[in-house]
Amino acid sequence: MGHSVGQVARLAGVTVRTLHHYDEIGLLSPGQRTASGYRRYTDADLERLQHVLFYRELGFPLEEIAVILDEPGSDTLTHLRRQHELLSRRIGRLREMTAAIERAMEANTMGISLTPEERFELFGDFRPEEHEAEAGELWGGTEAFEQSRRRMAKMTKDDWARFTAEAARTTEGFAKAFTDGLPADGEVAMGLAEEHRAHITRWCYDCSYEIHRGLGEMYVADPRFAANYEPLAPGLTRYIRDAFHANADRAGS
Amino acid sequence: MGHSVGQVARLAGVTVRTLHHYDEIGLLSPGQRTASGYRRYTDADLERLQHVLFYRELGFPLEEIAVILDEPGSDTLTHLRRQHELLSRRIGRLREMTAAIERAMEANTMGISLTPEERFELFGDFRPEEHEAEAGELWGGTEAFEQSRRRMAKMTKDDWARFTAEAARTTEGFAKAFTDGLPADGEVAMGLAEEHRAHITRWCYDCSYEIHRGLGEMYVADPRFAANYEPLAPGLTRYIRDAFHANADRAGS
DNA sequence: CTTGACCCTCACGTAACGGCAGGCTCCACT
DNA sequence: AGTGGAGCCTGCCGTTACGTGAGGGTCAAG
Repeated sequence: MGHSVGQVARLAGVTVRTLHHYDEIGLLSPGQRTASGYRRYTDADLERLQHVLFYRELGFPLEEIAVILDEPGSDTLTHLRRQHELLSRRIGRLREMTAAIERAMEANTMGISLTPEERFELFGDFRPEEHEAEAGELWGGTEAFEQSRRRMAKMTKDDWARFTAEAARTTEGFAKAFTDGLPADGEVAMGLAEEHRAHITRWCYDCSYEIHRGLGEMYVADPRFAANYEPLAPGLTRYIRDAFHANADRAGS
Repeated sequence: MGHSVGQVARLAGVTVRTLHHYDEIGLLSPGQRTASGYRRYTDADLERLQHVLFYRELGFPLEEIAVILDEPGSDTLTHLRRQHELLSRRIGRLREMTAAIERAMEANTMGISLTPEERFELFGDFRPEEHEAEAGELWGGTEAFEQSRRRMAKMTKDDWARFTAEAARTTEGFAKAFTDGLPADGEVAMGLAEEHRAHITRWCYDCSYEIHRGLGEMYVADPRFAANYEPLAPGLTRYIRDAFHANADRAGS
């Protein structure tokens, strides 16, 4: 019982040498050794290794990892929570970088050259910032986002009018279905959801079922959206969201 | 003309030694030297440095960076695009790690211990894209979300009318500021942003600056929102988002 | 004409391993 | 019982991307 270096290395996707190194510096010493001196890693060792690799991935120096893993009164859950926190912060950082890249691209295509300060805005300060779950950020900077921006930039006033008119019709359809007591996962509601998805795809960007789910969540999360629906019928917003989900489920996505 | 090592170092948030190093290995040699041997970095040097730091951040070894930056026929835009792509991939990876952490937390609180294989699933192989699976779930179940739902459920038709009227006034304010050519990070725009944030907080839920940023991104990301603003003035949506960000920056958040 | 901030070039130190040498151990097969 | 190959051990030197002075010029301000 217990795992050999080679097994652990394969499992964790690191080299044997790395495990030797962690043993040398006392970061992760196997719980046991065989009579002939072979390393034997216990399950507890594996858990520790998991945490080590996580913190390492996030750029912590090994010495510091040793400290935080050995600090008394810290259990598994503490670390998982901290790692979760660190991850979202890091994602935030990368998203800022994405935004910076987009600005740079824009400046580039417009032939403007950035000032030195603008150029490095994103690198200099890594703010010790509180993060908060950001809603629409999920797909900010994705392909769909770009597509949408490009297409919308080209739309005329007339286009907008037709676009909103079409949207209004779908909304009214939802309102009617809802007040009529039709289920959100029924034929009618799902049909309207699909219509809406097509609407977005036609006018804005390629709206996958997954993205469509996201939109549904956004509609209930943000009151500005709800303001379009709730006055028609209280609860309509959530009804629409549920319809989007049902429709996505039906499509097997 | 040209910048000294110290200036460049401060700008880019690296040490002088790092710049010396990049010079030594030929990754980034300053365009000129003064008579006394001082390094002088040109604007082109700065742009190169920008790319160097980006690729470095993403884990590329310096030697490789030198190769891809020197490869013939690659201009700025090529690199920006590639960086953008790399960033989104990296974000995807981190999101998978987040999901893994969440699974681990669940297992932990339920007293289940993971098998060795499960433990390292996320590290070893980076899977062919199958993420985004839980798109909307990010907001679902958060505090703000629940709060919003509870409050909105209690709103009467009159409440909605007042709510939308208030929102409309803010929107018109933005439209005017925008067409007047006022900057998004100016007093007026930021004031309107703050007004909007207060509006949300009063009617819906406790809207932190971070959440407010998120809303701004949502406005540009979703055409249904844009439909409210773009017809008033093309580009207004992004203007509003920028104002939200500026306002959040001002609040030090 | 001095002083403090800034710059230069060696040159050695460090972190986190990679890689190899030289030698034991294990077990499956003949 | 013997043997071959996979796996393990402990050194030990190499590498990357800098950190950290040492020892000494440079430059604008007072």
